[in-house]
Amino acid sequence: MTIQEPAVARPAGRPRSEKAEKAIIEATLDLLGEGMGVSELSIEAIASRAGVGKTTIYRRWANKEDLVVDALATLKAPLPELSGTSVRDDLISLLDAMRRESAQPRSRCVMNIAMSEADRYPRLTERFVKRAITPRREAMRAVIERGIASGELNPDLDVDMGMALLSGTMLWHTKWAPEGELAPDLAERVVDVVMAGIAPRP
Amino acid sequence: MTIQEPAVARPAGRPRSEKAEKAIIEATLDLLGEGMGVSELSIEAIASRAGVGKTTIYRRWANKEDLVVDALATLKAPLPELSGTSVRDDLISLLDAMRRESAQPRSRCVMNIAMSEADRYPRLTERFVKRAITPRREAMRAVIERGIASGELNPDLDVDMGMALLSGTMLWHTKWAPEGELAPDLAERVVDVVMAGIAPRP
DNA sequence: CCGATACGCAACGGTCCCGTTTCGTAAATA
DNA sequence: TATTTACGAAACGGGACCGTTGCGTATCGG
Repeated sequence: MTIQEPAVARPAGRPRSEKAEKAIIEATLDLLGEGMGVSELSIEAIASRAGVGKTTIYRRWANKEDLVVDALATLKAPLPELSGTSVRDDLISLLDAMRRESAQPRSRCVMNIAMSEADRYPRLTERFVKRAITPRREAMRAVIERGIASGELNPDLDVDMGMALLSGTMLWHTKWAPEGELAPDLAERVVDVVMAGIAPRP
Repeated sequence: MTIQEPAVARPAGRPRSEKAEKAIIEATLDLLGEGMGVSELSIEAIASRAGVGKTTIYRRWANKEDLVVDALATLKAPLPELSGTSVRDDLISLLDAMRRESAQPRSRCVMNIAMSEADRYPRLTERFVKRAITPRREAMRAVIERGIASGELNPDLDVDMGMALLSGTMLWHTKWAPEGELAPDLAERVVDVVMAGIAPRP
């Protein structure tokens, strides 16, 4: 008996290039980030951009959708750390993370895909939602529920409605903002007006 | 001098078929409504669906974008009549119109196009915004300003922020609602919670 | 060194769509 | 009737990608 091989015995032959794999995924994200829709994305364009043969792509992914799913999965989703001092501060942190992400072309286009190509690519959307949307949704839900329990929020508030108010308002700004960046204090202003409401405070 | 011809003298030859024109536009809207993006929309598919030769399309429109622009322009935008009794009622009317439109596949897909293909088709988006978005935006703006003036809304309210709150919350619901229809009283609930805010009322 | 596998590259046949042209027919005016 | 234009259908040459294959080279284990 000799020294153990690594847990998984490497098959004979030249190993696959990790560099090529990364280049392919980077090229995919680049093209998507430049505003290309999934349906317009071509394997040949990805291969060309990545400096790679088509063979190298087809050897790893069976179809375009699988590739895009893997590419989107590499977009890390580091949720902002929440201070936990006040519900208002935590909500501002969550919304400000949305604002910062909306400035990155890659995140922007991914959001577009998730929102408008959901019908055509259900698997893709499902995986993206599970990875990127759900954690944020649950984080916000936890903060709101904490606020209700602590008396910082209205005890009669419907949690889903509260999430729609906060997230929807931010989404609206990212979509229809006049071309430029969003105001740095946007998250704070949104949270304050959502909490106070638009009716006059007596 | 003889009897006057119709104001515009009809040129000799067979006149263009209005029926074909309508069929082409209907086919275009159908295909878009079935979830097809503008870039995937092909003239051949439109011609086939409309039961028309490609020639008949190219004779009328120079390119796909012109056709889509004309097709979208036929989607009427009848703003809801506002009772004017209270700002709350008028806001509910406006938001409920959004809810009803979001149930129509054609309107849904048009919204998708406007939101996610805006970069690729600026002319199309510009015209669509001018025709469909701006009138609604201005109607809501007028209601909010009236509310501020009458004391029904907070005098310190930023009008654009108020519009983002109301429209964004509705948009969020239409996008992420669990597959089915939206609750019939959604508009009313949204307006009430936006007005009251989510903080506890003392 | 040898066999095995991956690599980039180029070429393949096939499909879809492009925008144009041709053809025989239909519908209007003069 | 003669002329003019529009119509649907079909075919064209051309381009973009598809997914596959063959080629010569590179890189691994044995």
